[in-house]
Amino acid sequence: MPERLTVGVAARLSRYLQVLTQARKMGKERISSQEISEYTNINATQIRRDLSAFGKFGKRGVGYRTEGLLDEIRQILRTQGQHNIALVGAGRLGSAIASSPIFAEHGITVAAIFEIDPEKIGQRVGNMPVSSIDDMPEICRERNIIVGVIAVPADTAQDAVDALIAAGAKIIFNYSEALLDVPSDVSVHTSNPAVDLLYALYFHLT
Amino acid sequence: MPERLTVGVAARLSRYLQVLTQARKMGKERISSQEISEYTNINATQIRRDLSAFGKFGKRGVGYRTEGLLDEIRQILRTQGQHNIALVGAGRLGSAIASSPIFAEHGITVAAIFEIDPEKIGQRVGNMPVSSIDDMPEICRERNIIVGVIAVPADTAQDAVDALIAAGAKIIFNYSEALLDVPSDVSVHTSNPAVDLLYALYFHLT
DNA sequence: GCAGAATCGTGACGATTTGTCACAAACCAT
DNA sequence: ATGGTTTGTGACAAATCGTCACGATTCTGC
Repeated sequence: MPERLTVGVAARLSRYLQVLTQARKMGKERISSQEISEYTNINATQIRRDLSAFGKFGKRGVGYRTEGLLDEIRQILRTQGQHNIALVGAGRLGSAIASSPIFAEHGITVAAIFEIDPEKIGQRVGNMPVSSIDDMPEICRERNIIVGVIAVPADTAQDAVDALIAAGAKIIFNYSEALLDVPSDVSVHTSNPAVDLLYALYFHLT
Repeated sequence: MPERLTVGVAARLSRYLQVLTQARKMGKERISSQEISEYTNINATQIRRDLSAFGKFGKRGVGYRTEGLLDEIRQILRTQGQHNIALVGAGRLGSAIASSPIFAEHGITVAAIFEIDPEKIGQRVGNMPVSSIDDMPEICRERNIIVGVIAVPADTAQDAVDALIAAGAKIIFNYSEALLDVPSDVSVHTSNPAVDLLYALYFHLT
């Protein structure tokens, strides 16, 4: 059992987690390394090797119990607790994120929604009241938030990040098109569907 | 110059493309491998090596021209043309995607939006009329669409995928929580922000 | 014009990671 | 019991990546 996961292993375990979560929802009680391989395009032998490094989770001739394997991977990734995150931006994307059930099943709660636009402050988005950016430091500390999600246009993204960092955030998920400058102890994860698509297209074209 | 990019190289080139696009928008005319490294967490030497495998794009002592490098990478990834994609689902997430400017700057056009809900058919979302799923085969063939984006709830996702595939789609971007079954000549890219977040959290916790 | 700083391009090499084949052990269904 | 299935794991080759090093080139300041 490795002391600390390498980037590659952690990335693959996350993929397994994703597939297993979906599989459980579809009612699959058991799943084989071969099936996980088909959904993830990760070598089946590698999957078994990844998992067996932490214990013998499967049954020979049968496969893995979906539920059991989920718990094991959560334990390995140490993500069994509850995590509160803050969302900045109550527009279309922000609303979609706030009302998505996808976070809840992984123990993640959107615990605060912030906006700059005074018009939107006080409104409710997916059961959460929209707060002012000015209240961010207090709310984030109180709710123990270290993860911030940026769902604002590019021109206000840096302001949103600065506010989040001032309020104590250490992990930023950036759904804007802005390039964000942050201190070295803060990590930024930028998502760009268009680039992901170009990447996929490259491998499709023969 | 390699005949065909490996998965790793293509993935890194995509990251560079993403950062360069953002950098250009921020008005940066030049960028160094060191700067790209800071934004991507990819080794600066590796970045230079990746790029120099295709030509000498940089100027010693100066760095790379943002615009020029963008063009070169687009050429390497063969993504300079126009691509039409279809979107299924005109809910909050679908609307956010349809009206996002992020695709246009990479030559990607949301050329059709489909819905099952008859209420929404005929409405406009981000300048596009919402079409019925029944018209999918005709519209997709006519507009040469091979990429479909799923932005519907999990319970109708498989139906949406089946329709897209019947209409000729080969690449599916899945923003639902469903596990999708597709023929082997179709690739599925599932996005799960919650799992990405757990992955990021793992590396943050010491 | 020159010194110095910055940055690219590239060689070399070891460390790490991944892919692949193989096969025994365990499990299930009949 | 038998046969088919799937895990767990060893062994090893192949690919990838990180790192150090260093010359070549370009810009800046003086």
